[in-house]
This record gives sequence, structure tokens and C-alpha cells, in this order.
Amino acid sequence: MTRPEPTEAPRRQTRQRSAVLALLEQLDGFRTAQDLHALLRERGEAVGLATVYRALQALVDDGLVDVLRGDGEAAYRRCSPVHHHHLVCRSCGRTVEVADPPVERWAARVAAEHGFADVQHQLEVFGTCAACTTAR
Amino acid sequence: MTRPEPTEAPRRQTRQRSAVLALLEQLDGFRTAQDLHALLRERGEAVGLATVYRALQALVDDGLVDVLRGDGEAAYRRCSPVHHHHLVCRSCGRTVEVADPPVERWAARVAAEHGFADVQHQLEVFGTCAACTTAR
DNA sequence: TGTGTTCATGAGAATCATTCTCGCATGACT
DNA sequence: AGTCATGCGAGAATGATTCTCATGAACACA
Ligand SMILES: [Zn+2]
Ligand SMILES: [Zn+2]
Ligand SMILES: [Zn+2]
Ligand SMILES: [Zn+2]
Repeated sequence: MTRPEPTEAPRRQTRQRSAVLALLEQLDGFRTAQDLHALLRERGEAVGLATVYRALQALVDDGLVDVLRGDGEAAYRRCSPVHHHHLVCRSCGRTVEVADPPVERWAARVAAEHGFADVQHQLEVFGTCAACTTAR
Repeated sequence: MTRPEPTEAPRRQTRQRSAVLALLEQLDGFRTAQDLHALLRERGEAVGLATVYRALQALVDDGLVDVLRGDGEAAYRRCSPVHHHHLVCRSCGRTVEVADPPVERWAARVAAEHGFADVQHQLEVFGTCAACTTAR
């Protein structure tokens, strides 16, 4: 998924980056950069919007955060570093990480059958969680 | 995937919409709206950019075209109306439609296990096609 | 702890795809 | 042909993301 990164770029520890990561740790769903920016401001840990974007990008590069590109804006979530997919509530954003070994093999096989190399895949499942279903 | 559409909106046939669909029929990969707009202009079949976007949106609504949201811009491709996924060359855009019954069942099952309803999923496989691999 | 080098920050401008506005043109139907 | 709802196009507007660049802060080292 991520490249081998021969030159591990040094990452400087700052209040802002810590704040972004700490906030993500407390949330259990995907959130947009703008949402996170607003939340940080509410909590007094003000961080510039551009910096939020930069911090998120760095976290994504480091494999600590997953990004989901929906219709308009991208959403970010603190995730485990092992390969997995998501089951996302399209109403409240609540997310469950799910693994599926079969689809991993399937993707590799079907790609090989068609002569494709350097294969990646993306799989996301969307639905309405139990809480949101009963709440309506 | 698509909503029940109680009032099937009538779709008026115009030169522009026909041109967009005809162009898509000739291409075998995903193309952005801007690309299609440029191609139409080159071929003399000039169509306004806003109209290209509107035509594509209509085609998507009608299930004739699939849309792929990459990093920045959305890409469109004439596709068969039956449910399927894509194997896309990340270099030249060439695309193969692939079906995978197992993942359909898996998605439904894992969603149910977690209490999620009204489930959808999106699965795309990216790679470098044989032609692009040898060409480099 | 002081000092210098280097990278990070942030406010606002810039970018860029997409959508909206609105006056005019053109399909569909009688 | 006549009516009328729709579609068209040029340009403005929108909105998320990125860039600019002067200032501030981390970090390595003495
Ligand atoms: Zn929910
Ligand atoms: Zn996977
Ligand atoms: Zn290719
Ligand atoms: Zn499927």
C-alpha cells in the first residue's frame, strides 16, 4: 500500500501535530479536515487550517491514519497500521475495521489473470448502523 | 445501488448529450470531465463544460456511466448496467469490468453481523497493465 | 543553557474542479 | 406553427485543498 520510503524523513514533534493525533484518538469515525479544525478550535487547542491538512497528510504518509474520499471532501480516521477495510455508517460516521483475506487473494488473482502488475485495491462498505436505524 | 425513482424524469435528446455518450462509447478507460470536454472540442463537437458535467451526471443517474473518484477529479466511463467492479490501469486508464459474487455475500454478511442495514459497497482494483509495464 | 540551522506554522492568497445563474435556444407535443 | 418546459453556454460563484512567505519553534550541539 505504502512505498518503502528509503529516506525516512525526520518528523518534528510539535504541539499542533500532537493535538491533531490526540483528537483523532478520541474519535471513532471518519472526520473531515474542516471538522477536526473546528473541534480543535472549540477545545482551545487552536491550530491553523493549513496545518491541520499538513498534519493529516503526514499521518497518512506514516500509515497512522486512513483517508476516505467521499463526494466532496476527504475524511480521516486513526486506524491500525495493518491492512484492513472499513464498515462505515453513512449517517453518523461510526466505523468498524474489518479484514477479508479472501478478497485480498481474489484481487491479486484477477489482476494477474489480466496481466496487471503492482496491484492495489480499495474496498469500503457503507450502511446505517443499528443506533442510527432505531434513532429515526 | 440506485434509488427507486418514483417519477422517472423525462430525458430530452440533444446534440450535446448524444456527443458525450458517443465519445464515451469510443473510449475504453475512465476519463475526467475536463478531458472529455477537451476531446469534444478537438473533434469539432464543441460542448460547454457545464453541459459536459450535466450530461455526465444524467448518465450516471441513468446507470449508463460509472464514476470513479480519485485524488482530485472524478473520472467517468461507459459501463454495463449490471453490478460489477473495475480493474483499472493507473498509468493509461484502461479498464476491465470484473464481477465477484463472493465479495457481494461477504459484504452483506459482515454488515449484518455488526447491525448495519441498507448496505452498499465499493471495490476497485488498481494496477499497471501489461502494455504499460513493457512500455517502460 | 545558549546558539544556529532547519523545519513547521499560520493568515491569506491562489488554485482548481465543480456548481450555479440567468438570458436565450431548442426539443417535445398539439 | 405555437406553446412551454428543458437544456444550453459563458461567466461568476463556491468550496476544499494547496501555496506563499515572513515569523516562530524544535532539535542538535557546544
Ligand atoms: Zn451510525
Ligand atoms: Zn484488502
Ligand atoms: Zn495501462
Ligand atoms: Zn459488488
